[in-house]
Amino acid sequence: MTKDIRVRFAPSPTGPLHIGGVRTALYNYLFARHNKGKMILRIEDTDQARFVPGAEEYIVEAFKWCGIEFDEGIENGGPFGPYRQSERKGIYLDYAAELVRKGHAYYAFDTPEALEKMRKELEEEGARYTSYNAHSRMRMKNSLSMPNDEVKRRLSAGEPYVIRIRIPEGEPIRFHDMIRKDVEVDPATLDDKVLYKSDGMPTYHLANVVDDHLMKITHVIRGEEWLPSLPLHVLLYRYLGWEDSMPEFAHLPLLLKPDGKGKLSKRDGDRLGFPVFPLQWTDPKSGEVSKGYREDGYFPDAFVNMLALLGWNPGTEQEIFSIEELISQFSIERVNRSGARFDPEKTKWFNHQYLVNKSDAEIANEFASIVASKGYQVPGTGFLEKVVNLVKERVNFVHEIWDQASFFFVAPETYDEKTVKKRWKENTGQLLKEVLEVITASDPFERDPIHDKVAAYLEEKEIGMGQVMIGMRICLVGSGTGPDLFTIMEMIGKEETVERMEKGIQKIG
RNA sequence: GCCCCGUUCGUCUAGCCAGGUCAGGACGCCAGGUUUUCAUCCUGGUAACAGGGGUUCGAAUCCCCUACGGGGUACCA
Repeated sequence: MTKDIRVRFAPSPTGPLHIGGVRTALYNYLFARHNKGKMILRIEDTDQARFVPGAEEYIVEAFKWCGIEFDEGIENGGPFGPYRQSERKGIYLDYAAELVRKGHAYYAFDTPEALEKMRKELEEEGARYTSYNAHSRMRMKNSLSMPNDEVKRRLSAGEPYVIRIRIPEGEPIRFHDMIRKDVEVDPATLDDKVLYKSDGMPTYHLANVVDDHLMKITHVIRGEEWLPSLPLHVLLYRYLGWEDSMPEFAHLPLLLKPDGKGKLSKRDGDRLGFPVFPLQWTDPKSGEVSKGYREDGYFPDAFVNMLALLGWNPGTEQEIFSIEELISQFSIERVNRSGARFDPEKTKWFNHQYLVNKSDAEIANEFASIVASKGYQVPGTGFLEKVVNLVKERVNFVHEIWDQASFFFVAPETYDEKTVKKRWKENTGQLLKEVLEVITASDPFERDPIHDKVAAYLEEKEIGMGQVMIGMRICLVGSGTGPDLFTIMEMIGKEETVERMEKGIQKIG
């Protein structure tokens, strides 16, 4: 019997969650569900300066929209709470102190100015590494470089201090990543990172390791930006005596800009006109609004499907997956190693696929509120479903149905000039009058009989369908494009058909 | 600068670990067909193993170097 799988997503509430973060959470979720494990939501709010009001609520709401559910966390609690690091503040100092006692960490009293000065000096000396490390620590003010009683005096006087890890010299640190396989790092390239800050809060590194251990996390699935600090984390597990139960790690490739260089950022969305966030976000300070996938009309399942395929695939040619299929087919081993350039176009294609595959009833239900928002009376569901069925294959979003089908609700006020100019001939008006008579004579006033009558009439007069259809279309819908015209006639009814035709013939001439 | 990770069509990627297929699929784009129009749909096309060395009968696949890309290098996460 293997131990129960437990994974976590641990965002920092410093702003809205970007789609890269959503994907990381999604992979955690898929992995947890696939292995019948638990998924935990932990908030890493150890940096009070970067705290943004509303960010945590945003994160929770975003996951609700996506359908990513948590078994434990800030929302639903659990046996390993609290799940907000600021509320766990009291537990970290003991672990840092334990490391000091064991000789793996030390107190440091350096001011920011002193640190700056050290870096400058090291740079001028042409040192290979300019960080706080084995070569520079002895020239700084810390419990390694100062006499014991001096350290005690400063501590008892309440002087501000931090606790730094003491990076060892010697043997390479070896570790394994589920995606990147075996990695080896020379400790000389590491620095004595701060573990415990002078404000009484742990840094990410300490809090992360302590909480993952305490919460019995078995697999850490996170972004690639954390790979360089993994050796530090491995050291922490080792020094805290937890190496045997250390989680397995998987570092995910990053999402890259659709064009140019670098990782995907909020600016790219603004610049290229696509959302970078799941939900719309209003910055509480600047009031600046960023687009969201939800507000832009994406279906959550299409959005999740798209994200899942950005860096992972099951090795088959399947591209459309329900969440259940994703869960059953997902595996960390099939996650890519290289960064994925984000493609907003394919994202639209995914939405189109979902739109087409959803039932007319479901789409009609959503479309009803759009009709209402335009200020028109919402017709019966039967009519709405017919409308949806006629145009849904031509659009990517539900709101685009309006652009394709507004003529079902309101007669055209204007007629597309280009089409009129190109297709409305000298005799079109007269011809349409004749055809209209044929149309009105149709009983019942339904698609097939109307069509057959018109076809027969035109054949007799030896006139091509094309000559008449465009003119009628302009009168009925205002443009030269759209779904089957005879169906439109049946749907808007005889009276409306006649009215629009006569008005069009008169106005265009 | 230094450290770590990576590199297959324009983009997402399959193939790589266990060397031998015309390097496959999807998005986009282009062309043709269907259609009363447009879209859908169908058919076809476009286009890639970063470069150089090895190893081997044979390399996208294994090894090395270079180039390029990404990340990290905070009392941020």
